[in-house]
Amino acid sequence: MTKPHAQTCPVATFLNIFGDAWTWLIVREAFYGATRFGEFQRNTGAAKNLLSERLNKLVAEGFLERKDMGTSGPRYEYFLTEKGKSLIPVLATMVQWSNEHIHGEGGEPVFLIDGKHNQLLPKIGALGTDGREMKWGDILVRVGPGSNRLARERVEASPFHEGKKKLPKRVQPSN
Amino acid sequence: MTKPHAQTCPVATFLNIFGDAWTWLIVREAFYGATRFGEFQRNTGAAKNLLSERLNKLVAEGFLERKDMGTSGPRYEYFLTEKGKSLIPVLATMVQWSNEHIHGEGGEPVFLIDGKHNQLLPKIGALGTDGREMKWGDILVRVGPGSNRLARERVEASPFHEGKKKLPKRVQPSN
DNA sequence: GGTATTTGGTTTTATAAATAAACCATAGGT
DNA sequence: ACCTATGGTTTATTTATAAAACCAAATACC
Repeated sequence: MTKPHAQTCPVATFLNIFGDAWTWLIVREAFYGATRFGEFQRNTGAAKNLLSERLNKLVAEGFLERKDMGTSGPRYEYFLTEKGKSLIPVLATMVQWSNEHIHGEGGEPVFLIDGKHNQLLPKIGALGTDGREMKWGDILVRVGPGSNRLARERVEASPFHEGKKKLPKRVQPSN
Repeated sequence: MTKPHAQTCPVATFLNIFGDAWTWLIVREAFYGATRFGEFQRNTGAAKNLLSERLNKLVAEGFLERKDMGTSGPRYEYFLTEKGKSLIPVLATMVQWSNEHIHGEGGEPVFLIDGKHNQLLPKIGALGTDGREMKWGDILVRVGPGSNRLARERVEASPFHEGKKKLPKRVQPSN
């Protein structure tokens, strides 16, 4: 993707920052505790120029903070900011999805753990206002205040717009 | 990223499929109810060859199903499979994160709605076994059965490995 | 005190991917 | 019979990515 998407959709704006695999590997490393250039490089396998550029981008956007550690030892270290830490739910959901749907039970490379209770982290999911898990079709979309005309039309045309009570025939799921 | 990551980490394997912005825009469209080639093209803005390739990939990997709709009207339609629908938590988490951290309150382009109760979908988050929200530092990692030697060493070296009770000085968060 | 090594990059070059445009085949309409 | 819409594929051009070489500062080694 050459230039960022001009769409106002939250998915598109998200992808303008995080629609890139290297960026996520760097974020993963930061969550694993990496702070130094060399650590990121070894553990992600990214080329140095690419890593340099991505780190700078993450710093510029406020996800990482670069600290000069002075004259002795390593010169710079990169730390997650609060904004960076806010990515935890996204990253954790990815990991759980991957464990379940790519690796499968018994093949998980790594588990996420509730550190306080030393147990597997419960599955992250979309819960309704009644606390029950939402399935496909239960989640609808509503136009928000940041929408422009084009986006509003698109959302309103969706069979999952909250105005629509049931799906039109043509997009009825097949199974 | 030229070739897929050989790493066994669930983040890396996830990114081998979904570390690409176009793929997500297509998935978004599928969730919005798009089924036809032209719809995907108009709504994502992707070039036709790129769209064709990505759709084929999503079909090949079992996220979409391509149906021949017969001789009259549109010839093919693409539907989400169960595996495709399983992406809902990942996509929904992205949308909520984007709304909160990119667009901000009052700037949300679109909201996700609990359709049964016609209310905003509660925030998706990592809850501990006690039902309380996990923060950064509460979530640890444990080596799983699908790990190889390299991956195990990496995970065990992490300050967030469950064996470590507290973080070493050097990676102590700065604030 | 000179040489090598580590860290953290930047620059250059080669390769891969994305975009745009042209082309094509089928079906349906006029 | 011709025109249009759909759903693509192929080709050429532009752009981004990746690998490798290079560079500079600070230690560390001898």
